[in-house]
Amino acid sequence: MARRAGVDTSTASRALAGDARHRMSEATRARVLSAARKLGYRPNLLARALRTARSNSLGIVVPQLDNPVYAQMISGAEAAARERGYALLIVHVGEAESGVTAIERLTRTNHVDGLLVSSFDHESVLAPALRHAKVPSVVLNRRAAGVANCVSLDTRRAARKAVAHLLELGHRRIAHLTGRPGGAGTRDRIAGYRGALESAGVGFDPRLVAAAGFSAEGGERAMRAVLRSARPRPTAVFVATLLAAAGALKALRAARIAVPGDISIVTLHDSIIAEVLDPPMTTVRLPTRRMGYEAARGLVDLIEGRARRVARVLAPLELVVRGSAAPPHA
Amino acid sequence: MARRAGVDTSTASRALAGDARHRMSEATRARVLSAARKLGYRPNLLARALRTARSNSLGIVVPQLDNPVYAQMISGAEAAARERGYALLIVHVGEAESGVTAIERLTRTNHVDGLLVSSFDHESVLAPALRHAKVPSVVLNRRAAGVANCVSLDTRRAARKAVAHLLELGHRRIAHLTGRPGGAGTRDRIAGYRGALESAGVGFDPRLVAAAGFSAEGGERAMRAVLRSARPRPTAVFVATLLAAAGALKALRAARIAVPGDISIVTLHDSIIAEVLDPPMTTVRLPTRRMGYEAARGLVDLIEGRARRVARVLAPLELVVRGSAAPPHA
DNA sequence: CTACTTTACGTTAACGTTAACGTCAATATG
DNA sequence: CATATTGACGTTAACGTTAACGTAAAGTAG
Repeated sequence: MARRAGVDTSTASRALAGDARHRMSEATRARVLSAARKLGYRPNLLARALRTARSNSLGIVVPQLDNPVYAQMISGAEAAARERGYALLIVHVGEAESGVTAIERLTRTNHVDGLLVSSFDHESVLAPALRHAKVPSVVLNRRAAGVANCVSLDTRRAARKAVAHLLELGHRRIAHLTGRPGGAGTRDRIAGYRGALESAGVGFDPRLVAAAGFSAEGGERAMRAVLRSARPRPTAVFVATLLAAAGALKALRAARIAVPGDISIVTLHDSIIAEVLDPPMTTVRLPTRRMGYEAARGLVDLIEGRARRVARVLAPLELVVRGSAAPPHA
Repeated sequence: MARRAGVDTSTASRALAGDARHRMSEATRARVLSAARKLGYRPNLLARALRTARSNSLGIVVPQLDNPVYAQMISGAEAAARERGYALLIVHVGEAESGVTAIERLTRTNHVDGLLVSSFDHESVLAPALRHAKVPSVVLNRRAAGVANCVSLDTRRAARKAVAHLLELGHRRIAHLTGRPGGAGTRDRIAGYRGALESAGVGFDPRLVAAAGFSAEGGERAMRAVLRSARPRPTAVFVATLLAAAGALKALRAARIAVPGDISIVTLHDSIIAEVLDPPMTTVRLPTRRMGYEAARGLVDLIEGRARRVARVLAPLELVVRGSAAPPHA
């Protein structure tokens, strides 16, 4: 016990707490602090956690690590957690583990003080698991029934912005390659797409919408399907994600359709990949990193009782104009 | 204390340890185990950690999260850690924090049992920090003086393989855009490049080598520099990383040089990005995820005394032939 | 059948921290 | 001046776990 060296016993705890609830003389406090500094004292977080039943750690559950979207989320969450003095335990649930067992493990065994969840598991199984955990949780970008706390991106407005850009360029026949059928994001994207079309007086044609998933292969397949079945051929496509857009690009190139000459593309979720594509991709940049940051910040607020609820939809969406969208042929 | 319900006191600890060093009757062991199962007993890792001075957690220090290389490494390390019953604490050191303070924090405050380190910090500062930490550590892909335990990729052989592919296609004048000048990876890449050239009887021309860093911009700049100064113009380029190769591609496109028609490109580090480029990039795939996996596994072996040293160079390098390299013009 | 060994498990203490309580002296109140 | 009040800090116990020690019962040897 490093403290004894300089001064007395566990009065040190009070001094180091710094809290105003403990009244004590400035003199002893100063003595303790200087001794602590001199001895290089570091509190043992394990012991503190055991005593206070608070581990000062957060758990984050993500379905993938090597997808830039999740990497950015984690990066933001890690920054916020560190700023507030929390460690971040990352669990990556793939085939090996379900989000539910990950939540169990984090709370029961690792004693995290709060959970950030962005698993693909279905809401109906996730929501009860989160309620059953006795720690607060914030869900990332999955607004859903039974989920109290959530930080999301305004996918609907992002979709609207992307499609509005195509409309402003003069496109009228705009296809949409969306994500997983039935997903919450898919609903939002379609709503934004449809809203933008309708407020420009363009009718909604369900044959121009295809599910692409989030992979390049999915985008390629969906693009081929649209080319095959949509008559007349669209002059522009709004694609759900960058990877899928890259796939769509491939399909168009294979069909000898020039981008943006014959068909324009706009997509969501900016990343370095957008810049290295040919042509560089016009995208709507979403504040993914900030979503992670705000979610972790909100979670800490919940844990420390500064907030009762976290429900934010992050707005600043920026259209990044590169080379994949241009006015349609005259 | 859940155990009392079914049986006696801390004999349970012995039963649950399962260790053969504790001799006890099968009957009581079975009774304890079944009671534990019935009550859903989960050991409190914090209390155990405090008592045993072992936290069953590893720390990993990485310079970036949104680079696919690090994401893959972390993904592998997480898998190995989980298999062995360890949690993984990820610290991402950017501008805000140096790797040294991260190491300090992980060991002194979070009491991790071992460290995985892949920071950009200079070896001369990192090695003493690791020695000073009293827990074992494994360095990822930074073989360096003073570093005892390391798992790396065989960058030299990978470079050799990439260049050999170009030589086999018939190229003789091959440029090399490498990483940070002075880096260990840079040395290995140049050695492999030079080795391949020399065993094909092609002379090494330092004017064909340029430092590109690891970014797309760096690759673009380096490619332009080579095009400007190398006479006669090379017919192929070997680039250190995928992002830099994408940049080089951009520079070539801007100069109206066809790939692979006029200049071929081969690079290292496969990822989804390679597939979505135009043309899709021929790369040498490195076992990055496995590097993370093996490093974490080796670290646990060090911690648990099953190994005294971890020093592996991972070999399985696979040439992934896509469309960016072809025979030179006749 | 006594004396020593082994087996099986209960008891105790400790890991480092902090909440709760206790004590003593200084100050305030009548 | 006696008593009540407060401020400052020491003492104690507890968080849940396990290593070390203790002890009773069963087994073994002479």
